[in-house]
Amino acid sequence: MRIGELSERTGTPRRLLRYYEEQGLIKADRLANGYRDYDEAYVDRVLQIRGLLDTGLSTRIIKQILPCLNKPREIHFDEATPETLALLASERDRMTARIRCLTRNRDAIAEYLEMVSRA
Amino acid sequence: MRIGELSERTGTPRRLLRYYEEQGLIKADRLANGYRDYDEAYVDRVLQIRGLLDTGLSTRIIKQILPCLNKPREIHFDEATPETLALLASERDRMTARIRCLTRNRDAIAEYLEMVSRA
DNA sequence: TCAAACCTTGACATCGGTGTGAAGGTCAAC
DNA sequence: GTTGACCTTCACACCGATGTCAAGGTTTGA
Ligand SMILES: [Zn+2]
Ligand SMILES: [Zn+2]
Ligand SMILES: [Zn+2]
Ligand SMILES: [Zn+2]
Repeated sequence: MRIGELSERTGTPRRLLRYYEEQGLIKADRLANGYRDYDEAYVDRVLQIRGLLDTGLSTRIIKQILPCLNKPREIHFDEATPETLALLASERDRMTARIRCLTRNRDAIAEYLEMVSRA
Repeated sequence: MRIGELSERTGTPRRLLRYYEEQGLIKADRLANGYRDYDEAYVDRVLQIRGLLDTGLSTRIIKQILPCLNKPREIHFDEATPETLALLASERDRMTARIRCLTRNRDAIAEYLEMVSRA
């Protein structure tokens, strides 16, 4: 699929798809005429990237953790350096903190809304 | 407490404390000489703001939801307009989506790290 | 009295994610 | 052939969060 369809199916401006590629998050094949050519799997992948960006992760971090997210059941030895593993552990902990913060505050909002709806 | 102590106790640059005030997230009393004077409770409040910012919420949204987070057990009638309630519900749902995304991806990272540590 | 450590406001810069548009190539339909 | 819809790269702009610095006032202590 070309960039237009991927853009449409993910709700992502073409500009950003090119930006994510520039940042190394996605990689497109090229057709004979130079057009980008995306595999079907990129729909999910782009949505995943968008979701992670929305939760506060940077493209730099996403780039580092993405390979492990996609195929978590196999070790990527090229990335299994102590530094990368430390980064992954640190990111895992930061995400846990984010989840706690989000959950607590979302529950407070929900509680407030319920109270208002009862009044 | 003055801005320096609040900065130190929350790990937040003074610059940002003034910025949060400018955005209406916090409000400081003033001493006779013009210095900002913060109540003890601002330590938690600033940490809460920082946490929410880290999870991808903007200062504008945080400003809207903060009053309901702090005293969720009472209705703030001045803010209980249909628009504000709709925003709160929408934000609650977005936060739920963020939590799901973060949880799924964090679990994948954790799973990967466990596998590596076993190998 | 002077220095150091605070504080003030204001301006300007940086950085990442994003918007927008120019200038031009490709392709399908008419 | 021409038109319109797609694609390319490139550049410039914008916005929110943050860094940095200047110029100056206040307080505390040598
Ligand atoms: Zn990996
Ligand atoms: Zn929090
Ligand atoms: Zn409220
Ligand atoms: Zn996700």
